[in-house]
Amino acid sequence: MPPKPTKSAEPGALYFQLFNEIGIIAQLSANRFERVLPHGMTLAQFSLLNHCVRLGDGWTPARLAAAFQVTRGTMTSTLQKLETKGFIRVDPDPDDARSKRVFLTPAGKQARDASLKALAPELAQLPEGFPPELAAEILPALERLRIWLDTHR
Amino acid sequence: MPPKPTKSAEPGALYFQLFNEIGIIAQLSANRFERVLPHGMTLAQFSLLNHCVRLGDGWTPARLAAAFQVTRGTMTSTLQKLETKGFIRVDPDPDDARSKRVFLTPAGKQARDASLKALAPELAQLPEGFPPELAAEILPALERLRIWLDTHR
DNA sequence: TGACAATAGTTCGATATCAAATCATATTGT
DNA sequence: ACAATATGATTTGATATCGAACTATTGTCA
Repeated sequence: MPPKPTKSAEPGALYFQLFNEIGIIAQLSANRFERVLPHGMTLAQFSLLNHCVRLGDGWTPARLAAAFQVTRGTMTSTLQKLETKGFIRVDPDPDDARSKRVFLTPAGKQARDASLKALAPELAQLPEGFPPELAAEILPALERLRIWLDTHR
Repeated sequence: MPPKPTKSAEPGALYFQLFNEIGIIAQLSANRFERVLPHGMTLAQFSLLNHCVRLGDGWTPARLAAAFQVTRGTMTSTLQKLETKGFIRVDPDPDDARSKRVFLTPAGKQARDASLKALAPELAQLPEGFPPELAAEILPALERLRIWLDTHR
């Protein structure tokens, strides 16, 4: 008789479960963070400020959209919100008249620091339930999955 | 001199990275799936049908909202969409006049099966880039994180 | 060089989600 | 028994995101 196929009863059930957990965590965490972020910032807005502090600014909107995997339209909106709040400055790109460059303002740096302070209590109680070692352990796998989803679209 | 604290330079950077990856994966995967789902179903709608097939139906909206970690308002909306499409039936709860009970219709079961079929090609190419063993390996950690976030709100 | 394709950014309409308020029914405590 | 509180579902208003269409600029290649 043919060998019994392993777990073919529910094809993809494992992956469904994976994406389901990931989706729920994304929603819960975003919500949690946005409840305490100052200046009514969304997680996307803070993430952008944080990105510019950690990796330097001067990025184009298109690069930022790619980095965060959102549409360019969404990035336009996010940047406009941040510019209105005075946290970034958007200059024309000297080398490409189609493009722009995004720079942090001093107020933007301050807002990022204030966000970190506001998020600290949330993060502080996290290690009890979810130790950093565990986070570090699964992070490479998540990166791998993200990159694969990104490239194979 | 005091012992040098380990990696205190960027507090929470690890967790930020974790939630960032998770957020991006959630968005990419939801998008991907919704592009191929039949009947214009969202991932939330399919997930609900799938949940009822795998764990049985007769749940109350409140239980479903808790299971998927969305607000009851959101669940009301999702259920109305599915009911309009004829995929579920929502009956009054005989034991509690405030509550309701959600049941799959035959059309709902068919829609769920059709969804699985439509998603199969997507899932089929996934194991190349992200083997199921890896998914199984990180799933417990994700569950733990989700449960912690759920209980400590 | 000149047409065609690719890329950057924006705008528009649709929609899924959230928070908060509301109404109806259950449960609890005194 | 009844008032106070909790719970279930819905509605409303706000908003972040998506996809698609559009304009302007750059790149390509014949």
